[in-house]
Amino acid sequence: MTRSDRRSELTWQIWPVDLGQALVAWSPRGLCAVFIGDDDAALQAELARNFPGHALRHDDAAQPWGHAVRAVLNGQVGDPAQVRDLPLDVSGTAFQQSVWAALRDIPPGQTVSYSELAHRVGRPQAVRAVASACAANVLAVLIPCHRVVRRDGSPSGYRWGLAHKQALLAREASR
DNA sequence: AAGCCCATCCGAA
DNA sequence: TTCGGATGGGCTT
Repeated sequence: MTRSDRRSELTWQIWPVDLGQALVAWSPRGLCAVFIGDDDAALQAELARNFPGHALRHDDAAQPWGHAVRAVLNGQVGDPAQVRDLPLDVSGTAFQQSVWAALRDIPPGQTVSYSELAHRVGRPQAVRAVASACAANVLAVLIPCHRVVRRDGSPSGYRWGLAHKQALLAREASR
């Protein structure tokens, strides 16, 4: 994992959400990770695996963005602009950042192919690289990589399980 | 510096 | 329907 890291301390909470359990982690600068799953211990392990060398602290205190993030995870936010106001702190290459930024412009209920996304980022040839960047996303739902599917419509893959991806798409399609 | 992996896509058979 | 080639970025060695 590439990092221009200052090994800052990360704080985390686990919430029950519609899809199961969500682990949310943040630094002083903003949200660093949103993982979804079923098993709390597994989520904690995933966090440790993704942020080696960081001190990790559990803290259940309410956060200023808590309500908004919960609403996004539960599919109650339809406007990408609202999600855009959340403080994020994700590290990645310039290419990854540009892909993630483009993802955040896709509204719920819409899907996009990997090649279309490549065009939007100005690298029409870099289709597979775009897929890699999607796969490297650590902010589930907040950065909506689940809205990217193959050109023929098949769902492709999802870091947190294809079932979750399809559940998210089904939820957003009906509105 | 080189090789390997990959959540792609398209055309040919 | 399967198959293989082109393809770019990221990670490991």
